Amino acid sequence: MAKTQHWLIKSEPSVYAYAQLEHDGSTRWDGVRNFEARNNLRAMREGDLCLYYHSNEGKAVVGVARVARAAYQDPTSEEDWSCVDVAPLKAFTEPVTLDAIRARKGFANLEMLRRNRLSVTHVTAAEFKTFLAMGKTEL
DNA sequence: GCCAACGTTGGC
DNA sequence: GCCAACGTTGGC
Repeated sequence: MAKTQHWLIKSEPSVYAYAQLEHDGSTRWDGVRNFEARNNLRAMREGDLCLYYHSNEGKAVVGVARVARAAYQDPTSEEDWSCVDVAPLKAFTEPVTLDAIRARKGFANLEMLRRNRLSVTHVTAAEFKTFLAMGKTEL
């Protein structure tokens, strides 16, 4: 059994909010058109955990999703892009705002801060644990 | 293979 | 709605 990896995925809540994911039960995470984000999608394995970040509005991590299906050809493109399926796992008791993330010591190397325009970033196990604590949430 | 132009993302 | 950052594209 491969070790679970952790990721952070971004979505504008006006486009697809976490509540929508909970409503739908699962969704295809498609439309990614950035090579680095694509590589991250391809590194995902079923069962990996994703922090779900609301960009633009909210600007906070609001929950955890689980990779329900590893990377496959993105059906919304004829070209070589990938998508995964994700399912909701647990909403955070308290959203973890961007301000709080920035203020947090130990998050200096957080990829989503360093590469703020990348929509799919890697999160270390330690960072993930910290996020859960900040969100007052246990899985 | 360089670099300017362009498009997209995301914070403010 | 604006603008900065930055990845991508295309001309040379």
